Order: sequence, then structure tokens, then C-alpha cells
Amino acid sequence: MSFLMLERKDRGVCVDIELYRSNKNLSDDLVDSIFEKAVSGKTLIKNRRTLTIDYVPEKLPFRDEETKTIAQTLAVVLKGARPSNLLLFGKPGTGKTAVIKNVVQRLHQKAKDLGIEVTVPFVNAKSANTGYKVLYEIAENMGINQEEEKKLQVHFTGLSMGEATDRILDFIQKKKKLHVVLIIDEVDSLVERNGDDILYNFTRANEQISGGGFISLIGISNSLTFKDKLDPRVRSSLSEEEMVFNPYTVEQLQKILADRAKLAFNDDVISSAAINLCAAMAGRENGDARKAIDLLRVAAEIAERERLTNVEEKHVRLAQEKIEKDTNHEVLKNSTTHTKIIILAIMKSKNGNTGEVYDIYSSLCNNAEHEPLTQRRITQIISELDQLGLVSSDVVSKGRYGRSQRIKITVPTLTIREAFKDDPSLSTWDLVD
DNA sequence: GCTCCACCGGAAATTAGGGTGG
DNA sequence: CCACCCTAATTTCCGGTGGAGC
Repeated sequence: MSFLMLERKDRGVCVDIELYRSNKNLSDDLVDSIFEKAVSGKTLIKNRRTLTIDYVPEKLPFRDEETKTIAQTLAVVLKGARPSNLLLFGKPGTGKTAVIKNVVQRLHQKAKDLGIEVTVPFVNAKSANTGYKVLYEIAENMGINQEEEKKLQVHFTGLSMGEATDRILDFIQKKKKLHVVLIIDEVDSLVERNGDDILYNFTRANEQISGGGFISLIGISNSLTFKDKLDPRVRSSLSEEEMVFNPYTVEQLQKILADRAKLAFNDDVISSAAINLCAAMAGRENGDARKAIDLLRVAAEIAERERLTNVEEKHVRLAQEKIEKDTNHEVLKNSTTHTKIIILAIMKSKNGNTGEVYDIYSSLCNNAEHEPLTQRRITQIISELDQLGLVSSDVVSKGRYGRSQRIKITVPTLTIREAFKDDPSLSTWDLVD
């Protein structure tokens, strides 16, 4: 029931595209670097793990206040009392998850020393995908499924939401003094998909639990407007305390990167100009530290591959391109056949208005002997592509001649061609022109 | 001003697939 | 076996709507 174990589990189920990509690169590069090392006898990178996304540093610069407050809030657990529910807000890459994980790790240690049992299930609502899966993950994390009695387990499907929730609460009840601090990362995506029922049940749960057990909730949200979507009752009880993580400034990012670089690289391998450039580029994207560290890692990997002995600014620029290209490639490659056909249709269309794209799409479908989807569905898929940044679309009104969208591909044709070339369901003639 | 095109985009319903408890 | 649960993708239905042209 250690936190580390839970963390690994969380990593295992993660389907985040970015994570997936970087993990993949990681193993590729591992092999590369072994070869590289054999050839040159030395490497740039001394500790690769410190550049991965889920590495939690010992100390988080510029987050002392936040760390302290959270620690104070959670500390009451050590006295057997229920901590306030807590809501953390902040843009991606502002250190929310890192701070929480850091504090929880230490809390666990302390609790262990004192012989107090605290259960801290950690769920990422986004990678869990569905509301039910969130419950399942929680149950799994809490060890409910080790129960001998089958009737108390939470299966991965088949139960109703209410039943699953009840079983989790019963478990807490039965174990008497179970102290639970439930952390839900990216709660906003949970609420968007399933409403706030689950949160409601958990916030209310303490009234039903008797015998010394309790459950506290920590929600982590990327969206600052998330609270508006909650039912007032849930809102007030969930945010007994709340905290906003502000984006890092460029100067702060520089410091963070410099610290991290010390851990990750051998001495004098990376120029401060390169670090500053990483910071500047990530700074433009809302001060996203994750992005900055990503850039640093990829830049180093590029330099390493070229067998250079240090990382320069140009590698950072190359890294930027590579990251973008890889994400696009991954998304394109893994999209459904219909989505691919739609992209082809958009490429073939002249003005990119909906009707035209839909006509081209339908005829492509007929050629390939695919049943075409409805136009409604197509607009939906297009707007999904828009959100992924593969396509840009804005509505234009042409007065008399109706309203439509102007849809344009924002990815190089080459990237698309490369991503699609392995798909057997697209005939080759679709790809020309 | 008013019309009316050619769509947009929300909401509910349907379909299909994988499971459960009694 | 039957009633019922959950999800995901898609269809069905339908109430808007910006602005060129009358």
C-alpha cells in the first residue's frame, strides 16, 4: 500500500499521448545510448530519469508556499483527524501534481514512522477515461479487490455507479479506522464527462461513515473555471480549501531547468544559452515547466545522437520541431479510418467549406467501400481535429449563400503522408496530390 | 429591414459490446 | 435466463444564425 506502488500503477494505465510518446522515445533512446556509449565511451546524460515527466524532485523551487500549505492541511491526518478537502488549480506544467506527490510521499513516510495507517489513492481522471474506471482505479488502489468476499469487490465493469461507490464506502466503513485521502488529478475532465455525481457521493460520504474512518478529497484541475460546473453543494464542500498555482515566469523556468540539468547532465555539457532558450520557449506557452523539461531532454537526445559533447541552442530549436512533428505523427497514425479520410478530403478540397469537404469525403468513402458517416458526425470530428491543432477552422457567413466553416490543414503534407502510408484501408491513390 | 441559405452545434436516442446479480 | 449497468460511437432531431442580396 505504499505510495510508490500506486504511482507505478498510475503510470501503467496512462494513455496520455504525450506520455506515450515520451516513454516510447525513452526506450528507443536507451538502446541508442547504449550503442552510443560503446562507440564514444561517454555520454551527455548522466541521469535520464530526472528528465522524465513523472520524476518528482526532492524539492520544488518556487513552490514553497504551496508545499507548506498543503502539508499543513494534510498534517492533521497524523493526529487521526480528517483534513479539509482541497482543490488545486493551475495551468498544465505549473507543478500541481508534483507538489502533491511530493507532499504525499513524505506524509506516507511520516505516517509509517508513527505507525499510522493512511491510504492515499491517486487517480488520474483523464487517463482513467470514464467515470466508472475512476471508481475502479480507486477501489484497486485501496486494495478492495483483495477482499475474499467477491460481493465486496469492485469489478471492472457491470456494476452500477452507485453500487461501486457503495462498495468503496462500505470498505472504509468495515475497516473501521481507515483514513483515506483521495487524490483525483484532472478532476475537470471527470466532471465534464460524468457530471459531479461521483464527487457528490464522496464529499457526502463522511456523513455515512461511522466508526472513526473518513475520506478527504483532493482535486487537481487544469481549468480555472472548473468550479462553475459543479453543483453548489459539491462546490462548497469540495473547496473547503483551495489554491491556485500560477505559471512559472521565464526566470523561474531558467532556475528550474538549471537545477534539473545539474542532476541530469554531466558537467558543462549544456550551455546556459540553451537552457535559457528552453525557458523562453516554454514561457511563451503559459510557463509550462513540463514542456520546458521535455525540450531539454529531446534537445539532449538530438545532440547525443549526433555524438556531440554539448547541447547548443540549435538543438533546442530542432527539439521543438521534433516534438511537434512526433505528436502530430502519433495522432494522425492512431486516428480512425474515417478521420483519415476526412483529412484527405480536406486536403483535396479547394475552399474547405463543409459541404465541399463532405461531398469529397462521401465519394472517397464510396470508392473505398466504406459506409460514409453523417455530416453531423463529420463536423464533430473536424472540431476535434481543430482542438488537436491539426486543422484550423472558423465559421464564415457568406450571407445569401449560407454559413460554413473555412477548414484548413495546419500540418505539412509530408507528415500526413508519412503517417498514413502504412494504413492498408487507404488505397495509395488517395494519397497522391 | 427582412429573408433565407447552408450550415452550426446542443441534446437525446440508438446501436453494439462487455458484464453483473439474483 | 432475465433485467439492468456502463461506455463509445453515431444518428436523429432540431432550434439557431451572420449577412448578401432583394
